[in-house]
Amino acid sequence: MSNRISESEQRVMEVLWQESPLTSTDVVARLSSQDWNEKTVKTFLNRLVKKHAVAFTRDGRRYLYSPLISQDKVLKQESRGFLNKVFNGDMKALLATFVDDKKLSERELNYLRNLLEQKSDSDNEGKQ
Amino acid sequence: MSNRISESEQRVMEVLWQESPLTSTDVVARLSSQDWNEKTVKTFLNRLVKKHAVAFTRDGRRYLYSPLISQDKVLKQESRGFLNKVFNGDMKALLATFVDDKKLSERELNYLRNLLEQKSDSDNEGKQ
DNA sequence: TTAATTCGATTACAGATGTAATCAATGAAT
DNA sequence: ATTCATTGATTACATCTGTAATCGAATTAA
Repeated sequence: MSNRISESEQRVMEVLWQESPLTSTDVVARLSSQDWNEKTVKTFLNRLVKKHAVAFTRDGRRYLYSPLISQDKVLKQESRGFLNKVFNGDMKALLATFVDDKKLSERELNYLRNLLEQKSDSDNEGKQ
Repeated sequence: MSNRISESEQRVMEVLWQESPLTSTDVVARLSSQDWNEKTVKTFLNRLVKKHAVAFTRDGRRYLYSPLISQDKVLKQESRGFLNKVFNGDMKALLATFVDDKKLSERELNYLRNLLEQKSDSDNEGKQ
């Protein structure tokens, strides 16, 4: 079993990132829009525990689940995977494709510019 | 068999997007850096044909392979899918994650800055 | 002209993933 | 107490993917 979080597993993680700890029943309820059988969700929870992505504590005969890894970490992992798979690791190509997208609004462009400025600042601070 | 192009299959497509038609031997040669057995590459070519992503014509007893789908189409499809799947369609969150990633070099940041400038320019030109 | 080589086609097989069903223990209801 | 329901654990199984090996036909080399 790889420790990579699959797409479905990530849907489950998102629930726990929003609120935790939760029982499996809670998680199932919060995923009702996904139209998954309760057994299916429990399988995902189990696999996430085996992958050390989720921890649990006993509460009587039920478990209370909590995330063990941060959403940020998973997003970065997924992003890196995507970059390698689709753009063969070519970050410039990826950025070009996304930034060129007509749906990027002026507000989003400004947001990005600010991000870049902050990024430069923090880079320079860390420099000697 | 789904018609989705897997990561390895995309590596093969990239070769054909660069130059086609090619024999399987050519493709294998151009993928030597991938350290794949020749049989493995041929399996990928076969699967791509079954997925209607690659066409072939007979040339004596061998085949000449050509791409049937464009790189642009695949990149856009994959990008849109990824944006929705991982970032729930939130482009800002996606770009923030990539920009925040330590692996973004200063060169890539500059590239992105230039992209943003050009984007602003072309936006203004298109405005009336 | 027989043997070796080379293609594509078919088959193999393990791990990941989606999607549950079944089992076993335990707690709740009667 | 015995039965029923619930919960986590285990098992199931098909598809996708990575990674080839083998088979059969055709071709080239000896």
